[in-house]
Amino acid sequence: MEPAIQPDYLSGLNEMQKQAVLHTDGPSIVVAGAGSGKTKVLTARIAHLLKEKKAAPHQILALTFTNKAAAEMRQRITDVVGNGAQALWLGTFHSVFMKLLRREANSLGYPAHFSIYDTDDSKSLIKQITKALDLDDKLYKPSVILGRISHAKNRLIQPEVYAADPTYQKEDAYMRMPKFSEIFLRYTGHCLQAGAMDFDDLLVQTHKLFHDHPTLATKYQQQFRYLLIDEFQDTNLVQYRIAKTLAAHHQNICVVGDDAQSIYAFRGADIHNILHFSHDYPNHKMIKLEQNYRSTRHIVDIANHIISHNAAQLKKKVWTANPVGAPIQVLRARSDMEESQLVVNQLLTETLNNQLRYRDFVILYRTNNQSRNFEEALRKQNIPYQIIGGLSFYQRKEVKDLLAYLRFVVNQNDTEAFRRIINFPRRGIGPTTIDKIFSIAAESARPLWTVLHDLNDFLRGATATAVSRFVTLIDTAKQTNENAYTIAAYIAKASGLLKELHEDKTVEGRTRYEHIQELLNSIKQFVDQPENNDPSLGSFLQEIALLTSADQSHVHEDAVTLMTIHASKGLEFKYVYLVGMEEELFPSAMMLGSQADLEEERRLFYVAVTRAQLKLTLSHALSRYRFGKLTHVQPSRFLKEIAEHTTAQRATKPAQSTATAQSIKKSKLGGSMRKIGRAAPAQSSIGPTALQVGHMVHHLHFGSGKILKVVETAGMRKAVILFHKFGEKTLLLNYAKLDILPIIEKA
DNA sequence: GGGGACGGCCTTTTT
DNA sequence: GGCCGTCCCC
Repeated sequence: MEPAIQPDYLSGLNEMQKQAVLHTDGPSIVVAGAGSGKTKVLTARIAHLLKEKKAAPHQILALTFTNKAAAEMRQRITDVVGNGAQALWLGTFHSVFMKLLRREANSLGYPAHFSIYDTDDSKSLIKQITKALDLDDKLYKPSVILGRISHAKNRLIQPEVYAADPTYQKEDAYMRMPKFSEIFLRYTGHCLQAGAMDFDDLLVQTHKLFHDHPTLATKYQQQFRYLLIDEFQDTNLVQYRIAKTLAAHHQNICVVGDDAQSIYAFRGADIHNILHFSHDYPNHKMIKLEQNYRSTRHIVDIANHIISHNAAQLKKKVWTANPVGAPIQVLRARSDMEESQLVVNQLLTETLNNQLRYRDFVILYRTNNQSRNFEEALRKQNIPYQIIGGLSFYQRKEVKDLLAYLRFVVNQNDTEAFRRIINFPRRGIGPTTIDKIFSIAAESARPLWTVLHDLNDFLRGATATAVSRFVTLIDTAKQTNENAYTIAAYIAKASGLLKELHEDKTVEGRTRYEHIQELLNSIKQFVDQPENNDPSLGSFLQEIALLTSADQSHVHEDAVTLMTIHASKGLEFKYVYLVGMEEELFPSAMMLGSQADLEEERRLFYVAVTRAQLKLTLSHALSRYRFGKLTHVQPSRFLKEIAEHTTAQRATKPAQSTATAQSIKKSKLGGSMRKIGRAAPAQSSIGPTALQVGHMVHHLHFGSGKILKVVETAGMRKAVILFHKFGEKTLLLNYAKLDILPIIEKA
C-alpha cells in the first residue's frame, strides 16, 4: 500500500510509545508512569499485531486486573480492527483462567460447571471446619485464617507442604494457631469435594493444570503467540508463574506497569516480579514512558515529590508539557461532618463557575465507610452521585439467596450453597437436622445428595417431609433441562423466596423483592443474547461470579463519583477531592507498623493524586466519629511531607490562610516550578482588577486564551475571552480561575 | 425449631 | 454506630 502513511493507530503516539507498540517480538517491559498513555499503547499494540497479521485474535492473550480495564481495551481495539476483537483472549486474570479451567476442569477432577466460592462462602466453610475441630473462633478468626490461606496459595505453597514445614509450624504456634495447617488441609480438600474453587483457586488450579499436564501446557503455549500483562506491578507469584509458563514457547511477553502504583501487596502482589522478569528474560527490551498527558504540572510535581519519600523505587522521571494549572488546595474542617459539607459546597461552586459536569468530579477516600457523610451532603444539595465499590448487586443477601439455589441446582456438592438455602425460606429444618445430614454423609462417605435421597433412613415426621420437599424442588429444577431463565423463574417461585419477600411490606422488603425481579430480568437478558451459545444455568453463574460493583452500569449519565482510592486506579477525573487526610486513617493505622507498609500507603497517595487532570483538593478534619465516639485526629503525615516541600520551593512565604465564616483554612501547597503569574489568593487565582484587555490568560478548563473585552455590569466584572481551543467565552472575573500568562506566550 | 433482646466487636484496601 | 452472634424464652 502506501508505506509513507502511518496507520491510524500509530498516529498521535510519541516516540517511546511507538517503540513500545512496534517492538512486538521477544520479551519487553514497559515502565509506564501515571497518565503516560499506557492503555493507548496496549491497545495500539494489539491492533498492530492483528493488522500486521502477526497473530489471529485467539492467539493473543491480554490480561488486566479489572473487568472495566478489559472492557475498555476491547472497545478501543474493536474501534480499530472491528469484530475480530471479540475472539481475543482478553480479560482479568481471574476471568480468563476461569474460562480456561472450565474447558479443562476434568483433568483436575473438577466438574466443568464448578462452583465459585466468594469470600463469604470461604469464611463460612472455615467456620464449619474450626467448629468440627473444636477450636475457639476467637483465636481462629475466619477472616484471618482465610487471609493466611490465600497468602499461602498465592505463593504456591500446597497445604501438605505447609503442614510438613517446621518453619510454618513455628510461625503458626507463635500466632497461637497451631492447628492452622490442619484447617488449610481440610479447607482445600473440602473445596475439591464440593466441586468449588475460591478466587485464588482460579489461579492456583490453572498453575497446577499446566504443571501436572505438560501436554495441556504445550497446547496453550503454542496457541498464545503474544502475551500482554497490564498492571504488572500488581501480579503475585502464581500469576507471574502462569504467565511465564504460557510465554515459554514463543517468548513474546510484554508487561506494562508502574512500580510507583503498586498498591496490592496485601493480597499477595509482589513488586519483585519486575526484578524477576529482568532476571528471567535477560534479553528483554525496557521502554520507559515518562511523559504525562493527563495532569497539570502542579499535580505531576506534587506526585513526584510524594514518591521521592519512598526508598524503594525504579528510577524514572515523570514530566508533563501541560500548563501549570491550579495550586493544590487543602481544606481543614472541624469535624468529619463539616468536611463533607465543605467539600460538597466547593464542588458545587466549581461546577457552576467553571461550567463543569458532575461527572468531572470524584471524591476519593481510604475506607468505604467514609462515603456516608459525603452521600448525605450530596443528597442535601440534590447532587446526583454514584458510589463505586461497597456492596455490589450480586452481593446482596436476597440476590445471593436465589443464586445459592441456582448454584445448588447446578452442583449438588456445593455445601455452602446448601447451607444457605436448606432452611431459607424457613421450612422447619434446623441446625440439629442439618448437622445430622452432614455427619451421616461424612460417616458413610457418601455425597450429600445421595444421603438426602435416603432421608427416610434417619429422619421422621415433619422434618422428613420438609427435607423431602426440598429435594423434590431441586430435582424438578435439575431435570427440566431448560435454559437458565426458566429454571431460575421456577425456583424463585417454587422455593417460596418470592412469596417471602412479597409479604414483607416494609420499604426494605419491597426493594429486596425488586432486586429478585431484577436478577431474573438479567438472567432473561443473558439467555436472549443472540451471540450466547450456552444459555445454561452453569454458564450464567460463572459469567457473573467475578463481577464487582465497579462493573454495574451507570445509573446517572452525569453524577459525582465516590470511591476508594484502590478502586480509582486506572481512572482519571478533572477534579479530584482526596478526603480524610488524617493519621491512622490515611496512612491507615494498620499500615504504620513497617516501612514497607508505610511505603505502600504512600504509593496509594501517589495513585490518588495522579487521578487528577486539572485540580486536586485535599481535605482533613480535626475530629471524627470512630466506633460511635468522637475522637480528635491529627492531620496526615502525608500533608506535612508535601507542605515542607512547597514552602522550601516557594521561598519564605508561609502557607496563606484565610479564615472564613466557616473557619475554613485553605492553604496553598504545590507550586514547585517557577510559577507563571504569582502567588494568588485561595479562592480565585488572581484578583479580578488585575486583568486587562490584551492579557494572555490561562483557565483551568478552557486552556489558554486572550482577553478581548472587560465589562462591568451590576457590580460584577466580566471578561470576554477568546480561548484557543474553546472559542469565545464570557466569564465572571470574581469566580473564574485565571492565571496571567507572560505576554510572550509559551507553554 | 423460631424469634426477639442483648452484648461484643469491629474497621483497610479487592479479584 | 451498626452488624453479627449468642442467649433465652416461647
